[in-house]
Amino acid sequence: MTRREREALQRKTDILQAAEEVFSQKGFHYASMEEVARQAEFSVGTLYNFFKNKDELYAEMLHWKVDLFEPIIKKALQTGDTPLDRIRNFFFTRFDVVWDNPKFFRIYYHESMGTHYDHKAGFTPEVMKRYELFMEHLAGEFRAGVEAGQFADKSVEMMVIIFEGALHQSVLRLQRNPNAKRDKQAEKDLFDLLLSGFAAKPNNN
Amino acid sequence: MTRREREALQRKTDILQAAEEVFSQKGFHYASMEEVARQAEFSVGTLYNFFKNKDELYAEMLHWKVDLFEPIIKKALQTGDTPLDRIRNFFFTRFDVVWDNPKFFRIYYHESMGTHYDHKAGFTPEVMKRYELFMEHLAGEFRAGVEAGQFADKSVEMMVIIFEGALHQSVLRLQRNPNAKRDKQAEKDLFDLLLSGFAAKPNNN
Amino acid sequence: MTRREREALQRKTDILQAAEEVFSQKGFHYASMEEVARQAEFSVGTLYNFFKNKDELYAEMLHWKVDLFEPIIKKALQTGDTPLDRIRNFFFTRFDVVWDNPKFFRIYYHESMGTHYDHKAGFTPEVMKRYELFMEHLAGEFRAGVEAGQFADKSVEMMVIIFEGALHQSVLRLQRNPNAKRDKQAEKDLFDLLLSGFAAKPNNN
Amino acid sequence: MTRREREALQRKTDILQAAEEVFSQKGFHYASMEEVARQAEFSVGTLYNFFKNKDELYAEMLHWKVDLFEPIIKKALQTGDTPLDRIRNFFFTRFDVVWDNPKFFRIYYHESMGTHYDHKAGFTPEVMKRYELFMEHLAGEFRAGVEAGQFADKSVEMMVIIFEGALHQSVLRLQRNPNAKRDKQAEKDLFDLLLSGFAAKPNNN
DNA sequence: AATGAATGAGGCTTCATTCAT
DNA sequence: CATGAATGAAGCCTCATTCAT
Repeated sequence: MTRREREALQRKTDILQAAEEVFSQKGFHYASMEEVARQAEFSVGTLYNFFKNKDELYAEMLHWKVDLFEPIIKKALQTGDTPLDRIRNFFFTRFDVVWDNPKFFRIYYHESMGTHYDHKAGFTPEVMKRYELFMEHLAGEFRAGVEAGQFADKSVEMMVIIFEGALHQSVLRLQRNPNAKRDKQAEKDLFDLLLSGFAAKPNNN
Repeated sequence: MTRREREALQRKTDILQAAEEVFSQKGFHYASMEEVARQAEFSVGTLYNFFKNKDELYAEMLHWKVDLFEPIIKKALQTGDTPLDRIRNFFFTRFDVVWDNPKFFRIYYHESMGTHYDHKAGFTPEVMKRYELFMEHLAGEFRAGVEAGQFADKSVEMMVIIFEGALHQSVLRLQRNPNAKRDKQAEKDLFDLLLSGFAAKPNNN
Repeated sequence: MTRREREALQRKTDILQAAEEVFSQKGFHYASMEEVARQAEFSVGTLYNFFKNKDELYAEMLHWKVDLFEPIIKKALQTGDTPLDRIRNFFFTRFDVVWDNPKFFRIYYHESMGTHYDHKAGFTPEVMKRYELFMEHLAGEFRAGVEAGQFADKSVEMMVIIFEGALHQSVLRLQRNPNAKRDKQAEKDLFDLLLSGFAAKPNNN
Repeated sequence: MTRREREALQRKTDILQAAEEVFSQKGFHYASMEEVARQAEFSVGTLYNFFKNKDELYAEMLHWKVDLFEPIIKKALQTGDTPLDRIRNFFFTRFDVVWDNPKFFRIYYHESMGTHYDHKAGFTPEVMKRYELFMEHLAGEFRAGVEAGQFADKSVEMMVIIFEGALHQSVLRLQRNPNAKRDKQAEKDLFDLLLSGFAAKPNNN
């Protein structure tokens, strides 16, 4: 990569960062290109040298971030000796990633959890597909865990739903409280509860 | 209530219904007042006789629907002999309500799950407060269940998170698939899995 | 037509008139919608209640004017006892129409004589087709004149070209001189010259 | 001229050629400097080293082409033994020039026939003056022809109008049909008809 | 109360032009 | 001279809101 190309990439990244900042604060519709430009310390026109329009800037910003996280959480799902270990790893790494990128995950949840009204901006089908694939990998681990006797012989799809739901729900909880501090013990408790279930254990005589 | 008042209320409800229809299809920002007016078979001006502005129309529509559901799910959480029964009731009733109002819940999840960018439209703090209260009631039932020996002696806050998360996540799954049909067995399996947990049961030989 | 419809039509016509004024002075590209709105004593938004966009406003304005002229010159081409009479009538009526609508014909010649770069604004193919049809009617009259022995037995297509060319050229000449006054004698001379040709008549001593 | 100067001139000519290409395809307003630069295989900045701005580039391109044609058609108007011969020569040479430069004449007619809305770009008054002068030369030839008994003793200004009008009109006709092929016989017929006029000749018994 | 035309602020986008390298 | 990224003024268009009827 030439120096010129490197610099251009740097500028593009600067704009993406500014976009993340502004979009995460105001949301897509209440953020203006002028605001993103100001945040990036560029003029509006410059944004259009890098991105075709607002929708595309938004979409590229989302992809850029997703691409940063994907390898991290992918690796986490592959690290550990047993399926349970890998899933545990994955679970806590998901929290790591969220806490490392609080701004982005304000947007992420708005986009991925809510239904998609807008077919121009927002996650592309391609990104959604990648998420689905991820969920299948996760399901695969659960399945392996079932076979290994670590997990109960129940629907792995349901496990994925509960697992993801619990994760998202707790992140949403934290996001609603701007003063929330990370509580790793709570994360562990959550994971344990997922494993053990709500029900009181039988005969603990 | 006079005839005049009754008619006015009817017209207002007609507009709210139209708003639900249009907002759920297009989302707040891509829906126009003109579109809502057309759907309601009124003119734009009339909308402004009933609602101060678009934000307020949106907010009132959300409240109107929430007010419809609240007694239903509130009652469900009070119906049953044991905490577990009441929670089970509550769980399935939540699904009932979602399946009875698919349009609204497209919006609901967009609003409640995503973070709130917009302080004008969307759920008001008051509605959020009511939701929180509800969760506390739910937590209360879990607590009662713990004391009654039905639930494990673990954090009831975590149980609420897992419970709500699983519910939301499964609804989101269904919403992403427009051809999805309701599967009550799956709902039951989900509930059972919440109770029993993912982990394989220790050798109960 | 209801009163409301009549008034709407009036307003639309007012806007078209303003558009004619502004476009004829500045040309399509140097005229702004804001300027047309000001001329029409409306706000910009109102223009868009009547016309989808700038291109369409321009096109509709052209059509509106063309539709006003067409019956006049069509009738002229049908008035007179012989083909020569009718063509003479047509010729002078064309001048009448131009002198009655100097503003519009600044645009008209820009659009119709120049080549069309812009496929959105400008004369639509439909209007061009109508012009072509008109030229065929004119050719028909020439043909009739040939058969009647009034015109030389030469290519009527060429006659049409010379006829139209002479007309356009003299109008352009006049348009270039903003102080030009109409000179009906010159128009007659021009017509006579078209009939008699440039060449000296053979010695009819 | 030094090598440096020669090279500079060459580059300037390259840009003018590119400008002709692009402007003739898209028209002044729909062509961008970036497009001209790409066509010229230079960067935009370089264009501004040679031309002050877009308007001037356009004007210089027009002048450059006009300067190329002028000597050719000037010479044609001076070649021939009689006024009629010279005018005939001129007439056909005008067609030669048009057929040799179809691209340019798309612009030429748009600029010269239409009225000038734009006082920055387009033909400068100076070029228009030169055109007028040319028409006066032509008129002079007609006058000489009248005196020589070759032309009828009628207004030479009218003859010029008809002559130029016929020429322009037939070129426009051809430009509207992109598949048109040159038809020299038609050109001759046109010229003959100009001379003889439309009217049937009186009894040549 | 209902209407719907008029309003105009606000946002997106383009592109001629500049200037540091 | 050549480059091409940066600039920002300018223009089109939308749509929530108002108000005279």
